[in-house]
Amino acid sequence: MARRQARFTAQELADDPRLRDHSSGLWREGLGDVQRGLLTSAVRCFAANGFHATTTRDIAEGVGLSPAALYVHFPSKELVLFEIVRTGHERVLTRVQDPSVLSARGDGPADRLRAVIAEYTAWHARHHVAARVCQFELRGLTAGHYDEILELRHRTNAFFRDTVARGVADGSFAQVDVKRVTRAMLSLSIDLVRWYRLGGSDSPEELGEFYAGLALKMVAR
Amino acid sequence: MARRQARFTAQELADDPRLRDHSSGLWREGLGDVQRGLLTSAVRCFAANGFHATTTRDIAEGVGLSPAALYVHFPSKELVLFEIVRTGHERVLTRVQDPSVLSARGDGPADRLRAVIAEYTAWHARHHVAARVCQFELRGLTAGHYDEILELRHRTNAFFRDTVARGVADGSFAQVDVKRVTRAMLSLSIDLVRWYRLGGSDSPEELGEFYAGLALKMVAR
DNA sequence: GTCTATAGACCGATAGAC
DNA sequence: GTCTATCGGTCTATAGAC
Repeated sequence: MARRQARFTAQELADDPRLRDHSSGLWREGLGDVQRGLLTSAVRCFAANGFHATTTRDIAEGVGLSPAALYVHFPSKELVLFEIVRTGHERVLTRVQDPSVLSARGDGPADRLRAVIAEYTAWHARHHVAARVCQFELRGLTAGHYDEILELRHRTNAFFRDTVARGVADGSFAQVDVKRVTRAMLSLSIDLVRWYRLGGSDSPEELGEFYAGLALKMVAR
Repeated sequence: MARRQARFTAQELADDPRLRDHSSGLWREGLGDVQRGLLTSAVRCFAANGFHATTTRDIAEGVGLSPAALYVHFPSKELVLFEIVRTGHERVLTRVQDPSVLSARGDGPADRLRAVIAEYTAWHARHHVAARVCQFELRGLTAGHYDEILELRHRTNAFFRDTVARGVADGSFAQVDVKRVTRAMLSLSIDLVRWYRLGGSDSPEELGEFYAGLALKMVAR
């Protein structure tokens, strides 16, 4: 008995309502249909079973191909993971920095904080399966790819810290510990990928509003 | 090239300050010294590389034994993981339900909420390496063992929900959504195992107090 | 209780036909 | 671009000596 026990086949994963999210529309421009299909299949497999417990056969079966076909579209299993993780990190960072998101509710620090936390939270909920891979499968990356992702994460964290710091500086917020409070806000949005399911009592947007409200309570004067 | 790239040897892991925590004193009574040593080594390996990327050789090397020696002390690699995860879940649940913890600051709902959140948070910080395994390696368990752990988690969640609900019922807290708010509080304590390190700017107790304060802000009238 | 050696099974990636 | 077949390597777990 030399291997894994609690695995799920690609077919089971495709039918599992707990693995339903909006990630199939996430991938970069310029990728072919087969590549996108493989990424979507890989996301489900990695999220359900983990990177190391997922085989190239599992991923390929999810789109009805043989294991060898994967290597026509991606040079390695690790690069499938990297493509998923990089795309996810880039997409969410672009989204929260989008001017239309940033200023949707006004230009005061509280408006901005509310907007970016609601957006960041809703994004993780909408894409909770892909986001789970982005948050919890980074150990499958090579050292070089891991460093690239870390850079994106640092930029994201700095953006949120700055948003909090501005409200503290101009007196809109209380004199909180910016680093600690920002980390707590991001923890809420990140941890939801562990338990969130689409089709439950909270829509991504409702949860975003709720967590934005909690974030404002954390900095209330 | 049929295997992993970014792994760390047991010796590297033993010297890594990011993997220093208080888990070596965590194990059940009745276990021998070698068993405890193997569990401590396994915790470091699982936390750093993940369950599936960790080999029985890695675990055994951490205590200077050959790979075969592990099977004298544990019947399988999965049961090493189960012992770690079950012990962690039992220990933290026992701790937050301890009467001396519960009533340390008084018997009002706010006192109790502050006490249990501070304790739950500090426990996860003190044992952040083992806690990472408890939170993020559940997929390595067999279906039966996974269900046992889920039962412990449900009891823990119910305990915290009840603590919040009492304060809402007697008017100590605002009329919040108990389920959502409780989940947010636990998310803070759980997500810290992703980034927390001992020896940094926050001690486990300081972080516990800080998160207890945030929890009270979430339910403030 | 520890070791060396290895059985038995599986996986990532490649070769080569079509 | 997809397939079948398979290589080379690695893993969990066991056998058997000490």
